[in-house]
Amino acid sequence: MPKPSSPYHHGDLRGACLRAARELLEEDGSAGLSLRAVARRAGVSPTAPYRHYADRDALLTAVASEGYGELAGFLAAAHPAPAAPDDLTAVAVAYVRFALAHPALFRVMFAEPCDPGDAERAAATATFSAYVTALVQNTFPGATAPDALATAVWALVHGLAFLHLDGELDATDPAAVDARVRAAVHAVLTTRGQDAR
Amino acid sequence: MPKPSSPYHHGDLRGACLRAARELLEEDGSAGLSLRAVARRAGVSPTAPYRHYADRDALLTAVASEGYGELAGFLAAAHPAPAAPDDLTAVAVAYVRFALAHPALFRVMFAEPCDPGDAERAAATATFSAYVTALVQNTFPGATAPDALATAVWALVHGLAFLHLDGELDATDPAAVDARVRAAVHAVLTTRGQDAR
DNA sequence: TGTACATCAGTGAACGCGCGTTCACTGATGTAC
DNA sequence: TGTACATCAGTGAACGCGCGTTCACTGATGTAC
Repeated sequence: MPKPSSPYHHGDLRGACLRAARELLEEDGSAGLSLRAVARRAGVSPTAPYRHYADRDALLTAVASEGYGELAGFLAAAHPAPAAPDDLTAVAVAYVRFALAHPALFRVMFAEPCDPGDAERAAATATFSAYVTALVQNTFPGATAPDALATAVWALVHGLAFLHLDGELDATDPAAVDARVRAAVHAVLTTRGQDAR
Repeated sequence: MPKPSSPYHHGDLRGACLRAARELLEEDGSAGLSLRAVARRAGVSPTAPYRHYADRDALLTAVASEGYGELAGFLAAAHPAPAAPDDLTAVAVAYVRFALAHPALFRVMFAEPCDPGDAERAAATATFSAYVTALVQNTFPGATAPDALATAVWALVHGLAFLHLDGELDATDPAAVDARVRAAVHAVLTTRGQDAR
């Protein structure tokens, strides 16, 4: 049990920076997320974070990775073992809810700035992508093109999330958002285009 | 015919700012888009743009509105009178191509910063939204829930655009991107969920 | 148990930067008579 | 056609800001003997 307000040697500055970053994100959006602000919030000198993060991008990447984990957990909680199209709808609703509950985090997770080559981020997105593919395979075992369908499902919910986040679709009423997501997923799965061809 | 390098009284500084902003966007991404940079590029003092734009946000909004118009034109050019599911696929491909051709513009168009209440932007997005709805109604005249389907289609292509833009889907090969978009749209329109219920 | 020392985490002053915006101004334009 | 004047577009100096990052440093910790 460390003293609550010990000076010097913070104890877990790495974690504290992460937490501070998350708080700033919730309060000020991604714009307010500077290394200096994080240090300030963690009660530490502006340069202390450099002991734990190479630079600003490194912090952002860590935040994004954490976000991926949380999103995966949140979706899993929405339906532990999705096996039917309706289960998939529940997961879709959860995806959009997560985005609207943590808008700035979501932007950090899916925004260009973090360099695409980063290993940590690449691993996190790969895991996530695999989750979506498995999800679609379980809910549509007989699909002709499972990979394409997985991509489409991800894109669909991702698009719904961002259209709400960016104000193209009205996000003021959470219940209405849920309904819209359900309706969109349902519409897409029951509309038949011309076959084969 | 105005002199090419007339000093003072630019002639069309408003338009020049817009053009400069677009160039900066293509070159440096949205990060490089400052009022000062725009003024610099337009060959004018840092404060001259204030004659034509109330502030930075006003410029951004103008750029975004222009973008909406161009996107609409680009989609219309992809298929002037879409009337079948396959035509819709062509438009979907065009949407993603536009995003990848003008990544920073696309982000400005669909990013939070511009205040959601702005009339010009609201009008532009409403027009666009109506276009998508009409598009879906023409390609799926018998759809049960045309509005929901329109939302879903927009979300699908929007999601595909951003997943490519943000590196979640590999965008290095344009032909592969086109194919992926086509496959995703096709997969979604030929997969049947459980009906009614 | 006690001391010497290497290691490590955090400090604080300083750098140079570009930004948005304000202000009082001045040069060019066009209109009224 | 010529002059007086109002209007407008652009200037340039200045403000205060917060940022990322560097550097040489110092205080705390833990290990070896």
